[in-house]
Amino acid sequence: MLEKGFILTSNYFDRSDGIEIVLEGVSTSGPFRIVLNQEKAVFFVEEKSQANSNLAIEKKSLPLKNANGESMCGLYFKNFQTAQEARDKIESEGHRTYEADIRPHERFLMERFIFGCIEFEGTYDQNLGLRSYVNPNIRKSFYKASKFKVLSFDIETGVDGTVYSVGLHAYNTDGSGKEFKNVIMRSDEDRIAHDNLQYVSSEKQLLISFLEQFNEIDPDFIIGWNVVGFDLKFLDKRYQEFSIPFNLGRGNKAFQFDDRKGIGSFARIPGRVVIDGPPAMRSSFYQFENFKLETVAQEILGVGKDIASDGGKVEEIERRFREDKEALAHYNLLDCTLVSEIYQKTGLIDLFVKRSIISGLQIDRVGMSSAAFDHVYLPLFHRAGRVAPNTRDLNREFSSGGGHVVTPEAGLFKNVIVLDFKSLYPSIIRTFNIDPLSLIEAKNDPLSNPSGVDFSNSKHLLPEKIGELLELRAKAKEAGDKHLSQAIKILMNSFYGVMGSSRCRFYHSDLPHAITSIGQWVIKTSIQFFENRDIKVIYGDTDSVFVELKDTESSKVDEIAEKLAQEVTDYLSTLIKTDYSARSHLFMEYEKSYQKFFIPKARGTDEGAKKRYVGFNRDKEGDHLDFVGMEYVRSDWTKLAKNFQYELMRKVFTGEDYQQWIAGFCKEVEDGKYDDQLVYKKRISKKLEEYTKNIPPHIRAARLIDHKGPYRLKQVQYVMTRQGPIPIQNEIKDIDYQHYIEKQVGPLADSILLTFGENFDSLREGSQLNLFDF
DNA sequence: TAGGTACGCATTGATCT
DNA sequence: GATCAATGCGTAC
Repeated sequence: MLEKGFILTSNYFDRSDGIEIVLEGVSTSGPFRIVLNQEKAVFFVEEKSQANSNLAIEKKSLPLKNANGESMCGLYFKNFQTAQEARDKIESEGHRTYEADIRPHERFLMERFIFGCIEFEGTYDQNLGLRSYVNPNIRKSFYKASKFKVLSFDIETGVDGTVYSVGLHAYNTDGSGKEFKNVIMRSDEDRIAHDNLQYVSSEKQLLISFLEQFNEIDPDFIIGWNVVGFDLKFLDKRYQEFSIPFNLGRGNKAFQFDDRKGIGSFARIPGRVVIDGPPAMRSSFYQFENFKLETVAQEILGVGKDIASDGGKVEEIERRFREDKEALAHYNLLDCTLVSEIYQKTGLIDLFVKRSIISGLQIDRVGMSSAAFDHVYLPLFHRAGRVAPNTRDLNREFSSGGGHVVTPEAGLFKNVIVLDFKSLYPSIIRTFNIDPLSLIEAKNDPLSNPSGVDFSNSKHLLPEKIGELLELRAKAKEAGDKHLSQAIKILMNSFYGVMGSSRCRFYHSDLPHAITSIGQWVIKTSIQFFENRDIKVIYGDTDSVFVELKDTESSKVDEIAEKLAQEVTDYLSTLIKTDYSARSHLFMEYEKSYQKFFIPKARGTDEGAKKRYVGFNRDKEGDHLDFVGMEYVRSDWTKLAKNFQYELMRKVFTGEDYQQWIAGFCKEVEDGKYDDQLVYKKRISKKLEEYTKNIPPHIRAARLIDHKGPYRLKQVQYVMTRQGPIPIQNEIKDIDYQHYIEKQVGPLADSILLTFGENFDSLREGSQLNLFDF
């Protein structure tokens, strides 16, 4: 029977009789395991090199060439280890190898254009409850996987290093079936189970019960909050302590815990995928003040936990375990369901699945852009008759330029419209055929462009791929599949960065250079277009143009903006056609408009600051302020400063008096009215002892923290006192109010006031004189 | 468990005066 | 004390 399925995990193993590729996932008929043992390891060498092929089981001349046009042969090996040894030997003899760093299972999948989804047919054995196929017929497919079993779990532990309880919440992503909620709680006394709460007599019994229930649920996805670095790691130790095999993998396979110091921990569970909340949300571009469960739950769901994570959490858990086990169970289960609800509300799992289907990478690797580029591009490159180098053989000579940023004038503007190019870099790639193949094929039929580097007019792969992705994205949008649409956008936008990265086997400086310099040409040409028509461009950054309309045009802003965007699009299209004989895929769009718009001066200059502005609109719902690049959106400024900047800008836009207000605000700061808003927060990017060149305030504070634990401190929060920066973990006294006035409030006031010919100091002095009048 | 460059700003600490 | 380059962080795109 033909089955369609989605691959959750894949791997390869070197066995004595050859390579074994294992694919595990879920199909229309449930979980499956596929073993393929007919594959060989392969890499390529130049035919002329006469490279030593002793270790190979086969050497074959192939209709393939490297970038220089030299003919290649393939060397085939029984397993990957042997291939690696052969590669080292050949390279030590002074010959190059090609694509020797691609692992067998990845090559297997990419060469068959398999992107997460397969269809297969064959007979299976029930192997420890798992349907296992050996060498079935397998093909790519477009199976839309949407039903997965998810387990959210969380453990509560005691100060004695044992597990008190474990909570489980299981559900299906399509909402089908009944959800499962349970807490397994240790108790010395005889207690009667009820309502999602079950008692066991010992920690050992707890561990056994958890494993039983885990296998009963048989989840595809395991989710939780810091579930890898804490829960799984902790459990791994406890199972070892009791000599119970911690076999979380499908078909009773062992779970592997990979703890790399300074990088983090990773969990490999055959046939299942662990998606840990904080890193998963970060990689999906969510931003929060911090990634504590209660903070994220509050932001996403509007609800909190029942024990705050700061202040006495450990003691409260101890107390509940001693005195009120039901309350502890409630807390334990709430953590599980909160995590589930965050995943359900955000659709995080669906996004990861879609990213896997689009990039071809396994779910826990979807963030690896250079691997995604390989998966998408390499098979096409082969079919165009080329082989690619090993990643490590590349050296990056120099870095290329980036986007163009206009130096703006500082000040207040009215009726500002924002126009930007839709996916600028992908459109440039598509318009001028920029990709690795067309670079090496350029001399035969060159297509020129404003960058000065030519690309082939007829031989290229990425432009078509982008065309395909755009078409798919349009369909996804039409179908309301926003995760698929987002997944496509992420992949398309990664192409430029990857080609400019030394980690990419296709890197060549001409590629990023061509893309960014054409980008500069596009934006500068657009600005010129406006200026030639006496339309005032006040700012622009990489792919955007900010235009100030005349007062007389304020009633039909949208209409004018749409028209201008279309005019630029048409103008560029004609220009590209006449000057370069190419078809433009560049589209300028009307993004948004602001009734009022402010650009501050760059500190210590009279020029406007780049990458910093505030837009203002008033509608029937109220006033809206958009802060870009300003301290208001920076996580390393205090709440005090942010609130001050917001309120001052609001007053500037609405025409309210702010002079008296500023003086009053400073007085209130000194009076201690804002003592709860004085905390600085900054990341720590190195080990504390590695700060030697100079010691910034946040590091001074961090060094005062009594930090224990296996991981280094990643963030510090501190308050400035008269004794210097003090971490919030320590006692805060002697707050340095002068510091906050001079270093937080003052500079922000000035960055706005100086634009209007006023300044903070004289304003304060003036008001203080006024105070003496009373 | 490696996509890119451009930019602003606070602070430090060496150097000049 | 004033000046300035280097360092470090966070952000825009």
